[in-house]
Amino acid sequence: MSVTIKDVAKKAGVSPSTVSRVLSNHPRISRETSRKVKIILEEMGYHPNIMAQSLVSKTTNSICVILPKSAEELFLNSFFMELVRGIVTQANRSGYDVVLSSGGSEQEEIDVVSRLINGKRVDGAILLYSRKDDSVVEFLQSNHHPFVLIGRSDKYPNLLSVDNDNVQAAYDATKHMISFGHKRIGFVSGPPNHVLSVDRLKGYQKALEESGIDMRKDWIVEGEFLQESGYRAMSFFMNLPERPTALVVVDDIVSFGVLRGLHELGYKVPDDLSIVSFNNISIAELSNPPISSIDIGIYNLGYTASQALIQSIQHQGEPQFQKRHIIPHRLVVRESSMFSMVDQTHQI
Amino acid sequence: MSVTIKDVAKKAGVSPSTVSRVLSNHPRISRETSRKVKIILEEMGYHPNIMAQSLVSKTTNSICVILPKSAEELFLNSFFMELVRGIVTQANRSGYDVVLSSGGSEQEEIDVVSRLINGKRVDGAILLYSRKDDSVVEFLQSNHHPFVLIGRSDKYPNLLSVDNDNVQAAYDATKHMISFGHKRIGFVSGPPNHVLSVDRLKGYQKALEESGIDMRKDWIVEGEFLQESGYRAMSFFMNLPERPTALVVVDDIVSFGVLRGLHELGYKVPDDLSIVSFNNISIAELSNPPISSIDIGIYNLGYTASQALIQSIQHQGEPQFQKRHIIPHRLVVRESSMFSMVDQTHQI
DNA sequence: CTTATTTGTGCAAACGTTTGTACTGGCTTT
DNA sequence: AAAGCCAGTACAAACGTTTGCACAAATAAG
Repeated sequence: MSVTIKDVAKKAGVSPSTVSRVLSNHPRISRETSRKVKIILEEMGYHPNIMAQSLVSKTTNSICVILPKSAEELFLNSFFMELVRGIVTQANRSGYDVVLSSGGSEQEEIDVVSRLINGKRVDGAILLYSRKDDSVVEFLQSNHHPFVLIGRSDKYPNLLSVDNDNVQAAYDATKHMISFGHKRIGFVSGPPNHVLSVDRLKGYQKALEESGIDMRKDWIVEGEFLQESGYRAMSFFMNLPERPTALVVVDDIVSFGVLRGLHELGYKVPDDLSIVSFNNISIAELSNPPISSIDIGIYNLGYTASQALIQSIQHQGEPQFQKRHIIPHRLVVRESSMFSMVDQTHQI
Repeated sequence: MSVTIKDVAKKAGVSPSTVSRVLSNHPRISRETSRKVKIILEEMGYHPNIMAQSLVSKTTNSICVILPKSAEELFLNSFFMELVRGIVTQANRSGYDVVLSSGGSEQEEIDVVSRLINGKRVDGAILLYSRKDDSVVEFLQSNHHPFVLIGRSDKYPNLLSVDNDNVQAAYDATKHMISFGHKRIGFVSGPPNHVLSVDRLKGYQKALEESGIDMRKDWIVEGEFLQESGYRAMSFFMNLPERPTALVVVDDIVSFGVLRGLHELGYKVPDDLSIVSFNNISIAELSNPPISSIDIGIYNLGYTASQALIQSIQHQGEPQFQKRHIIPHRLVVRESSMFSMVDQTHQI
């Protein structure tokens, strides 16, 4: 069917090995032969059979990413896509392909990773680490397979991983509010079993302390990474006898819920309540008003994860370089936390 | 390093071929041998080397998807993710892996597809077809490689493809408006070189005609699939001496722009202007107010595309089954097109 | 002018499978 | 009891590469 190295060799009147060496620019091939073979290569439209190459080289030049399927993560759609874009771009740039797989149950995830890695279809894996416990991590680790975590794990602190400094990020977000004169600042958190929620809460607390504002436990509410959680948090806060003037919200989607609720009740943002949240996914900009958000560099997370993984694949056994990569974040200020002229007069 | 079929054979005291046949449940293997070998297989933790299998079977059990990178498509983030989810889920269900690649330029796209397909790393490809001309299609077609289009192409009408009935969808959306009593209905379109824009415009016209409303050319504006386009369209319409009371908008993102503009100018939706759009991506629900939208079954598009492609791979040469697959759509009515009680009184 | 070295190429094994063919022994059939 | 058959297994070739080694010719060194 398709043209092999042997076909080329025959037509060029050389041996297959010579053709192979021409392809890899082996130094011991004469200028003349190289030129001749290359012409025929082109002429016949030769393409190396990647499978055959992999078989002998014992390396596949590809990595896999597991799509989390659990409902919980689904909302992260645009988040995940951005991540994948970063991963794929960097991987391709390094000559790697990316295999995407969808795990269902955790066991299924192990099966699929095991099939891909043990079956030598991929050289390593990238894991979205949100759960606190993860048997997939357990599996990969105990079999010494190269992999990288996007996120952080308290349980396995020494894994190769890429993450943000979420404590600092929340600190910055909170400081931002304080710098605008807010003293009554609430916090809408995510599920308490996510390292992410915990870290961001810490940063919030730190900023308050540092500014001599004492934290009020009743101004911290927990929820899911869902719009409804935001909605509920909003009504909780707005029904308090004493309300905060600003909210630090753990995720853009949750902010959406807050915003929607405020709108329904006729409150104005940022006049009645200022808001800042995290992730800066595309809807943060699109919302009404646009949400101030900490951009955590999602694309960059993916890009760096891929880079770290591939590096670790290519230098297996060697003393590891950097284990933990921290992606910088930055606050993107939009209307939801800005006082306009009009608002200022209102305040007075 | 890892355990091969030969290792198992040796330990079991049989030949490699026997082990292979045990694995494939060959009928001529005795119950006894099968049992014995299977135990050793398990014991040694055998995993077939997928590359080696591919080499001999000349089939890879994987397909590829090309990530469009052009800025134009970027906004579709959550759209694309949903598609990919459908593709991956179905593919995995059929025992196929999905390789994701990112094209940059069109030429780069061809290079990457060529490397993957000619290099026998994948058996076929799924293409997001938005452009009117596409050299990637040209390439795949002339080399008789299996592939499927998500979208429609006038230029190549006989390709395997998965699409919506966009004319009907727009017809339904427009009829929806008409059924609410609207007679002055504008249309915000996308780029005119997208089949999608054209089709939806057609459906809009058809619905108007059928209801005896004559279409006003000046109530049709073209734009990009971007928020700004919506914003501009909105100011155009609101500055007209005679304004429409409803808008059919080609895409949810564009609707977002419209909504934002209306909000800024102090107009109310749906009171001052009713809105319905297309795709029903997650933000349609999250927006303020939530947008009525035609759900085009994005996940289903991906799922079906994968299914069609794999079927065509597995039955190459045979008379093709269905060439064109149409995914059903449905209107999801939300606030942006509903008159509330309050609004009704306002109208009077 | 030998001998050592370099340069260029081919041979064959190896990677881990699958599969067509051939062989063996036991069983049926007449 | 000889012939035929079938179940069960092994052998070896093949898939398309890469690569260590051997070898020949050309060149350099002594």
